[in-house]
Amino acid sequence: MKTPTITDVAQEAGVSVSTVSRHLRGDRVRAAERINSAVARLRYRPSPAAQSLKSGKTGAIALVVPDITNPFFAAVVRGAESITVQGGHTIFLANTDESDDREAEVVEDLITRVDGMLLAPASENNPSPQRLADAGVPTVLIDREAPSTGRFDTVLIDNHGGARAAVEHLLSNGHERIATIAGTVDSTPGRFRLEGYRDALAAHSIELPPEFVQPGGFKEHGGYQSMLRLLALPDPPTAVFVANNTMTIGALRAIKDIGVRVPDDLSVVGFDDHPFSEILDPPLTVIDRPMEEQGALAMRMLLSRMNNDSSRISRRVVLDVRLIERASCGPPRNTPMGARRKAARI
Amino acid sequence: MKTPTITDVAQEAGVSVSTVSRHLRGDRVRAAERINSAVARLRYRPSPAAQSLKSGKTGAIALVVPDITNPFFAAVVRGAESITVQGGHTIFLANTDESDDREAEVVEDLITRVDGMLLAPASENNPSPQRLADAGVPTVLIDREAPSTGRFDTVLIDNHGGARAAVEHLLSNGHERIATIAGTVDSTPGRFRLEGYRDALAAHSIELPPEFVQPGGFKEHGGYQSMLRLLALPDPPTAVFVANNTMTIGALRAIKDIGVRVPDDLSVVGFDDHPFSEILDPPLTVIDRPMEEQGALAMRMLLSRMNNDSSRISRRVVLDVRLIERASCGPPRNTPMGARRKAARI
DNA sequence: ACAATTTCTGAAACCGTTTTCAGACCGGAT
DNA sequence: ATCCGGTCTGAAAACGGTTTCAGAAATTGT
Repeated sequence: MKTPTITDVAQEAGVSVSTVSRHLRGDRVRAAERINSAVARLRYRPSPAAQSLKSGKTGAIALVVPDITNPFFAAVVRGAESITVQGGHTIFLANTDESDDREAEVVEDLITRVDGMLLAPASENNPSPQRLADAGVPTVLIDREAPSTGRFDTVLIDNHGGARAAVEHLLSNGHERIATIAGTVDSTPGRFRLEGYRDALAAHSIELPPEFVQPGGFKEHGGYQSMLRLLALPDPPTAVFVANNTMTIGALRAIKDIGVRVPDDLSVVGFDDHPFSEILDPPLTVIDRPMEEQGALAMRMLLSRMNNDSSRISRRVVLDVRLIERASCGPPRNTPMGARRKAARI
Repeated sequence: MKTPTITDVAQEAGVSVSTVSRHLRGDRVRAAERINSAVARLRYRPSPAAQSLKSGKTGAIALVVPDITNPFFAAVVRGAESITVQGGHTIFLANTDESDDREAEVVEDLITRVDGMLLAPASENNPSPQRLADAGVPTVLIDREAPSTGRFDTVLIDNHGGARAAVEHLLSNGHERIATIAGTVDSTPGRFRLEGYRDALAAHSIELPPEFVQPGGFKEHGGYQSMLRLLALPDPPTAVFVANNTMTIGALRAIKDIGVRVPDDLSVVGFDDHPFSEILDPPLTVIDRPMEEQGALAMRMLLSRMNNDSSRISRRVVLDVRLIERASCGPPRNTPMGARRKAARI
């Protein structure tokens, strides 16, 4: 019932605690056999509390994400966790609910309990990374940067390129009236995906009314409302690029409610793939990225940063994305501009 | 740079460490003001390691799930986490990949680091719960029982009733040739959902060939293969009950590949709702359950178990499920039995 | 102003490890 | 038999808090 301590083991094996400790750390020791059997008999496990008090290391790593319910972050957690298995670290997980305040609390609590942290900040002007740097906690940022507070190790994806590829794909299908449902602009993915969208259009000298950029806040409800507004426009778009997975669900729900047909009436490209994307009708064309790999890589970087003393210069790695072409995009139709283009082609 | 200790604070405030400690724990103390400002100036945070070494409490709770990537478990984590926020506990998260061996390792590691554990065991004949009981760690089981090892606090859902409701719904649509894609039978949900399916059919004196129960192992790939096999049967079912969310994705993919139409050629009911279910074509009829609530309730039970000394008798709570009727079910057609039933009705 | 209470305080012990240090033990060489 | 170098060992001192205990200071009553 009572947990055995190293003293119990020492007594049982007839040696001193120091000897037991040394044996457990790997030193050669005469009583090795007796100690082993004492450990087994008592089912002794060293107390992590005592160990970390002595060593200053906790053996734990924190993983702080905005929303574990988002499949992307779930995948990141999984990827990070798979790496940690070998390293002998355990993972603290915390949700911030996309709130800077909540994140500050959570980070403050975790800061004393871990040797390192993987953090996907709620927003870009967020004090947490700076706080971690001050406290000397090795940190790797995931998916979102902290430009306001110096440089950190960061694992990003090519948001700009992905958005651009999505829009190029729509352009190559003959669309010009391309709208976007954008995420929160004070987050890295939101900002760059919007820029990618704009740059792609600019490269083709296409100018569009400001209503063609709808704020969706990265939430399903925002995606729903935004799509409703787009479809209610007097001169609606023929194609939409939706900047993340949850907004896409909302957008598709709006499309279904209104009765618009995809891709006949409207072409759609989403960001982030999902097992469901393939079985939608029509299957959804998306920008895909290596999600688990993003988590795994971040964890590897953190581990190496925790070993090699932290003096190294910070690394910023950007993972490639790719377009998965399915059936949610086709040529424009039933709109003045689409018709005009079509006519021009004949 | 160096983390301040309570001694530093004492020095800074001109009192003894005991006084600082007492003040921090809430005692009335004369130097309260000076201590507060010293704490603020130094940004002092007590060391959790030292605290738990002294108190024997860790302030942490473990949450062990088979697959964080499954939306159900993600929701459970979120629900549990939301409760924990007030309680001042932090969460250790671990994935077992549905493996008993991995679970044993993980539990063994966590057992010394936490005050309590929320566990969704990989299988029913799994030694972990027993191990936790032996070690005196308060434990609440989620979604899966451990019948082999005495009784534990457990938060289940009405798997049997849910499966039965699904099948009854199909029966009431006129189906008789109802198949199921079942999960692993050595897990609680797998077992009870299969029983519910069987009991519903038995209640209507319907006997079906054994191939109508296909093992899908709770995995997407298993769902895909199972559906393929069902559709290849010489006399295929007119309706299928799929016993969990991931298998449903696989099953729908198979349906799409083959070109079968839902619900015209085949009716489908899934288990567990998902935002995507509503935007499928047709929208999917499912058995829904309160997922976050399941996690939150488990956490509440754990916390109360950790406070009230653990002598209380164990509780086993079963949450209700409900059928969400969408458009993936209709009357049978194009099959001998379906035709016969139809004829009989006229 | 003094004794009897009550409230606050600091020194010290303790939680379970790791690590330093001095000394015990071992085998081999003289 | 003695001495030497090298291994192995146990006692003790940390690590950073909390808690007990005895005594000092403050408060109260007369």
